[in-house]
Amino acid sequence: MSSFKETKAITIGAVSEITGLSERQIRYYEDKELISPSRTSGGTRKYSFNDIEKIVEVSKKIKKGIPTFKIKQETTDRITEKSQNIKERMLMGQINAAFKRNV
Amino acid sequence: MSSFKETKAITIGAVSEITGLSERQIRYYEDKELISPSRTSGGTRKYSFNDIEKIVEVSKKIKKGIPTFKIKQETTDRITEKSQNIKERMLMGQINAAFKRNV
DNA sequence: CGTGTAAGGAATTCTGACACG
DNA sequence: CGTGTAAGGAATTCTGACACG
Repeated sequence: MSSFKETKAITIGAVSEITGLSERQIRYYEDKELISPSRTSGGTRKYSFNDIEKIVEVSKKIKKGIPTFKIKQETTDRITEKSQNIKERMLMGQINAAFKRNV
Repeated sequence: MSSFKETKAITIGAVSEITGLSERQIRYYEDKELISPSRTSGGTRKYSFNDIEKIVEVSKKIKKGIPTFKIKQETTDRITEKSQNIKERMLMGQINAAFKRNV
């Protein structure tokens, strides 16, 4: 989970080189809240390899004509699904516990 | 082999933050040829996560009192061992091939 | 030998804005 | 809407050197 893939240490210049996207595009995605790099104390953006993967996916979707708010929505939906799963699992846990108590 | 771990994209500032070592130390290791980051066209050093791991190991050895030339030697030896293994494997391959031919 | 530091310069990044469509 | 660009400033990094031990 928290391996190097999640470590935010890459500057926008390197991300631009790796992805082939312009720095403008990468900053724009952040503006639209599709990615959230961390910052150094000086304000320089730092990205993780996970961020880079997200950026590539986002750019593909944009190329397909999907507007940024839709892309953001998809990500949010995905998170909501996860939360839902967690809720469900917690509920199941409670049910199981209650069941065992009554056996 | 060539995953993100090998991707040289991290600036010295981030490496310093991650490892807790000073930029001076990190540059010194390069001077002693213990690591070899790539460079941007402008000359800025770019490290990979593998480089970072190496840097940490190197600093530990230095802390133990091992001189840099010894550390470099160890790395070179390791590479030599690998080459040796490859040579051996190639030799075995030839032997096996020759054996099959004669069966 | 390994590392700190001040020095001056160059490369990198930042923001807000204007432009196009 | 998504992206290019020129603008001015600030943060980051670079090298070579002096210092200590």
